[in-house]
Amino acid sequence: MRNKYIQIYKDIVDDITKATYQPQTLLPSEHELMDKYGTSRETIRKALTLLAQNGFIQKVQGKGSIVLDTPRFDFPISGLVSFKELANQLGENHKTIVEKLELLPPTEDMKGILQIDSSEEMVWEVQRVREIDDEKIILDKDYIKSSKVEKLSREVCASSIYEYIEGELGLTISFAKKEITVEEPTKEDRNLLDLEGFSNVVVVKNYVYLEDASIFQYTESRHRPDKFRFVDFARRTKN
Amino acid sequence: MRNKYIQIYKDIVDDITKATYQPQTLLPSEHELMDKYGTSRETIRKALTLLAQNGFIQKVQGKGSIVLDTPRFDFPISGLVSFKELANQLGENHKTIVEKLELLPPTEDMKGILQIDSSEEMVWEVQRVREIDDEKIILDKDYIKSSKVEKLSREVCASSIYEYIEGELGLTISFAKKEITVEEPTKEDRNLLDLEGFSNVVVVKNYVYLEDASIFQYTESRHRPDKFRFVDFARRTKN
DNA sequence: CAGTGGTCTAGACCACGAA
DNA sequence: TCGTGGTCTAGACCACTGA
Repeated sequence: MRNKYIQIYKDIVDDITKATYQPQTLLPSEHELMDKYGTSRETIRKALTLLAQNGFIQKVQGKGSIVLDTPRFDFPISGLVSFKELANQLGENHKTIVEKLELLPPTEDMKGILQIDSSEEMVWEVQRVREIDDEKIILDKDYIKSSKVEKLSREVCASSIYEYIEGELGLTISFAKKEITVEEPTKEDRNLLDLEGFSNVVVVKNYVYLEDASIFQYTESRHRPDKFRFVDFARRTKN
Repeated sequence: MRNKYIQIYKDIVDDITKATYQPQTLLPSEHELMDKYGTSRETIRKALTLLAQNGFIQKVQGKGSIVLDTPRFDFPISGLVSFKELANQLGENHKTIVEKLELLPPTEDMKGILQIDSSEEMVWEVQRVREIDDEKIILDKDYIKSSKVEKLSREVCASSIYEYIEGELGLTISFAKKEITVEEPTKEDRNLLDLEGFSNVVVVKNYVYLEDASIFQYTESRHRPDKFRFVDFARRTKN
């Protein structure tokens, strides 16, 4: 069986979420887990390291691994979560309106951001408004390199660009750099969103990279402030 | 030498920041690094895993480890960074004003947040205003369990509570859960901060845990929106 | 095909916590 | 002291990339 440590990881995640292993108690020791899963200690340790990274346990030397009760659900925008997942999690009535879908030559700014050298490369510009409970809450402005994604349709934009890219095109998104600031709404924001009296929008800038470390997309997500929420779990790393 | 893999990690970080290893090029292979550092492959791999987690490299199977140029500096509030580090990074003229320092019985809310059972446990309430370039920008409201920190002085609060706790008291902070939202300013915010015309504050709620997975502090950081910036680096994890 | 990284093993020794 | 997790090793086999 390949990826034994991931199987073990999932198995223990199950046991934690089903409360077979209770919060604030100790997991079985690594030696006991070796016996239980019939594997070597390093493999058990890989599974435990994954659990710790994802906030399920806390390892304490000389003592054991403590099961955490930090509620790990409700991660609306953390990591690489897309709007589709977000909306599903919220379980609310949601809709996506594609305001713009064009293949254009990049501005100088965008050439810098997307690391475009060639004078021929074009950029997909997509603008989508996210509506939740009949209120236009989020404006997503995407810029995608045409060399990575040749075709793009309104249908794909309305459901999920990520599913298309990872499913149909077989590309793998690997990491992202995110920057959150608060700005005054632009005229565009006011036109496209139900901003009512709000005098700020929360801007999430997202630089998205593929497996080979090449940038492939820049997204600017502009949120009405009252509906914005960002959750983060940070573990102190060694030195 | 203990912690060989951390030494190797730091050494390679140096080589990357000094551009000995150039962005977008490949690191030496794991086998070559084994020879260079005279160690086993798993140890090299631990160092490389750390580099990947911290955004310095991207590992690609069958190919090698790509050096990233994602500028990893400018992380104002990411992770567990304290105000002192933030201010130092900004290199600006800054000051901390201790508005409040009291040992009080906890409210019911705070009992829940800090997981207090005993009817005797008290809570330190600290309020500090952060001034940068003569503008009062941030209001930090800390709540600390008296069972973890018995004494606390205005001097400690004015410099760095974390340095006191980790240095003097020998406690180790291990992880934190952070939640970012945008709210309307309270009267308190208006009184203590230079909010001028701003109609929002950015609220960062921080739940801070020690090594043994016990919660020890809750902090609410209230920022003037124009000075707020949060940077995050997210790597997609396996399943 | 050769070279790369990914997984796994069996065993060793060390550092730390609790009794 | 004993049981825990932390580090390290030498070697094996597999999966992927690119020529």
